[in-house]
Amino acid sequence: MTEAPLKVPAGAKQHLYQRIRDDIEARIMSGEWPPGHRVPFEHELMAEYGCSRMTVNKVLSTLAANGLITRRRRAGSVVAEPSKERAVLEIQDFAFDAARTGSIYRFRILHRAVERLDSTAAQRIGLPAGSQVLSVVTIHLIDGLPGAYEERLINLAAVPEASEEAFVGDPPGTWLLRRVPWTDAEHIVRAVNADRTLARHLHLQSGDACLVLERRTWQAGTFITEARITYPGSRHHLVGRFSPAGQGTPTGLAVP
Amino acid sequence: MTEAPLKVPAGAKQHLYQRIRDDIEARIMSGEWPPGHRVPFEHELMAEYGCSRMTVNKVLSTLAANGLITRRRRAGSVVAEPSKERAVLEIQDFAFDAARTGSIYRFRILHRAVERLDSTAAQRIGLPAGSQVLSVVTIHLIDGLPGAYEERLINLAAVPEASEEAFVGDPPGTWLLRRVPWTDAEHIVRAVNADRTLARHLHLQSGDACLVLERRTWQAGTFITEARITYPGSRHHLVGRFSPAGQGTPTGLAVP
DNA sequence: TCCGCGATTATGTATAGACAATTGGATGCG
DNA sequence: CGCATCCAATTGTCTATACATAATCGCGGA
Repeated sequence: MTEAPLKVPAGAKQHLYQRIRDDIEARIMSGEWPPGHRVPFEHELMAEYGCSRMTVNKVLSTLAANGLITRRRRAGSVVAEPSKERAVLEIQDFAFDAARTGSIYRFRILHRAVERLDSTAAQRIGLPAGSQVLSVVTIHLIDGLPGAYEERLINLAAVPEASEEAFVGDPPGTWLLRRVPWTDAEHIVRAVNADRTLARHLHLQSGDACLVLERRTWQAGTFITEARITYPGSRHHLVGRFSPAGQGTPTGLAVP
Repeated sequence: MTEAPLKVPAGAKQHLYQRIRDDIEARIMSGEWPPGHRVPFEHELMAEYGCSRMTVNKVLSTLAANGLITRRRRAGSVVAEPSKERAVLEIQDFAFDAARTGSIYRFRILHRAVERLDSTAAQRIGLPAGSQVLSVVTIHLIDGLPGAYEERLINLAAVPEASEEAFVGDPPGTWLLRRVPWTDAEHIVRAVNADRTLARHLHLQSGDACLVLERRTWQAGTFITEARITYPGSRHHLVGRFSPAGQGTPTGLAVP
């Protein structure tokens, strides 16, 4: 009972914390411990690995923070939902990304108008039809070349000061992010063929594949903004990196 | 200097850990500490909050794990880049997703062979050229219609039993996931125009936009598998949902 | 001047112990 | 038997300490 851990992968000279975590994760991911299965108590793991409670506590707390297990006082810990693959996509700021790669970033506002929501858009974002929104179309230029075409709607009820903003220094996305932190976001990624308008603005052939990222953000339940950003598929892609059980920083990078 | 923290939000009867974390997060999010700004050293925070090093260490480690700060030995911690939007895409199992929507899922293996890595693939995945891999091409059918075209490489050094697997019950992805839990993954999402082969298999016109998801997974540093899954852009998209503040489990959903 | 190397400093990991908070189960009372 | 109460098990947070590890800084020698 007070035995060494079962699975010690070949080159197991990692840190104790990592080893315990790998063991438990492996058992959960492999299905050996199905959802609902009770994870050993902290004092049991202490005995099994011959370590202090702080160490196993850190492991289990991290697993809980990552959604792999659920913990309850007195009742112990149980395995939560099974292994869905989760990829973290980090969507960078255009200007930041350009600075990082030594490129020059500029943008041009193609259209800017206060409009009223039509019914399809209203349904999509969950506001009443006819609500006032600011509609902004922006083209993002990296070293003078079009890098993305952005169509954005901003809820003027939530961000009234946007109606008087000309977006000369920062593009709408950056401006908004600084003004209104969001608490929830929904993303959709699609592939489309460029139509004539897109092709013209992105310097593509009509029909070329483009990556479309749609993002809708809310703050505490109120809709803030919807952005549809179209990237030339040939020149850009999204990159994500993920370690399932988390402590490993889900680092990532996205060419915006 | 050994003073109480500056910002104590109104009802500050939380735990010390949470209070320190909220303080630092607030200063980062508000821009008071811009990217690159040096976060106080652990011993400085100890003095400021009058607590032990373990407590501030846990705060800073968590912030680092969440990507808010970057830590380096001897140099200290600095505020990481702001305004990265991180979207969590959850990539579901085909069969699971089909069951959820009441569709019938089937798959067909188009190609299956033990091969040796050519140099470009070897470089991409970080194995020596010439390593033995199993190459499998699968077509996924939803209600009889092609839903995705999958090209997969499996590292036979890591999963030798794959060489004798015919994949009759489960498609390669599901089979692998059950056998070998992964600990790291890298994802790339792109848009491409369908070539003739893709068009034929996915019932598309040549040139139609397709969404390509490339995933490479590792377990404890050893490469497991690479999958390139191509979806008809018109019929499928990826959906993600995310709450930024970290602790809250990022939930999401993806139509595979 | 430049390079290598050690000293210093900050973080990374781990220990042992302590007390608080929550809650499932046992106990005892009406 | 039903219900309130107490107890004990388990997790949550924190302290104080120790040693390992990495990296910068500055010193000394070539």
